[in-house]
Amino acid sequence: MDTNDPMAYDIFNPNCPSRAVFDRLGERWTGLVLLALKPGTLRFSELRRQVQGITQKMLTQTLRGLERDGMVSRTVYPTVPVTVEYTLTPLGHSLSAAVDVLRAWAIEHIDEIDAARAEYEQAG
Amino acid sequence: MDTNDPMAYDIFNPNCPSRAVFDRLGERWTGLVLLALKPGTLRFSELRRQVQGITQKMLTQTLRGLERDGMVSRTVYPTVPVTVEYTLTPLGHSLSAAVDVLRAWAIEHIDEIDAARAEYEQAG
DNA sequence: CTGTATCCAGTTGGATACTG
DNA sequence: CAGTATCCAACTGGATACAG
Repeated sequence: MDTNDPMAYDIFNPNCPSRAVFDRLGERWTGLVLLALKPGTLRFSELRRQVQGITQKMLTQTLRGLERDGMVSRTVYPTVPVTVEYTLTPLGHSLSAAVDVLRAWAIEHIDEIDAARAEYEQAG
Repeated sequence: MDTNDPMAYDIFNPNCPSRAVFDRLGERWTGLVLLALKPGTLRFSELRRQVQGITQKMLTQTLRGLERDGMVSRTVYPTVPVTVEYTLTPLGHSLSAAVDVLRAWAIEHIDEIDAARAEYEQAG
């Protein structure tokens, strides 16, 4: 692939780096954690309360992935007990804006989707 | 929830309908199939060739889900052997535009993510 | 060509217990 | 509080065989 040409990136190719990024977004909790951190810094327990339904294990795992990809920064304060804060990096903010487009879309089109499902059941 | 107020929709609530839409997008192949159909109608075998790495089973399953949600319409031509075409509905086109924002983001920020990963490994 | 059906390995993710 | 470690059930998804 000619990596000097942005158009050469092919999201449909499993070996293309852009596909890897796309796959990461497809992980179950990634989008929701990004949206939760969009308004500002949160502690681990606050995140867990915000993203309803996520388990401790999955929250930790998702945060590690986002940290690794440079989306989230993690700060530990040596209080007793320990305090840990998570914040979006500029890169993370940029991505969360794109994810927010999807959230807005979802909310705006709920009714149409519900109608389509009802009709599908009817016909099926 | 007050369904007359769009602001009442809470993507973080597992029982909110907007969350269901968001979850659907998180399924592995949904985004890629939407992007593949964005430029225009494709047959089953063409789709399969385009979305590299998808199996027949997963393509069928993903298309059924999109059809059920009113994103994709399916047309069967009684040729021998049979021909089946898939096209985005207006609703599907609208969603694929939002997904395309993510594709563009992914391609634009690959380098930054790679750099972050390298640094993370270094520190880790 | 466009599916459906079945089997099965691998992964995901929840529950629980424990630690600094 | 913020994790880590372990076990295990459930689901995902690939391979294969078969059908209209």
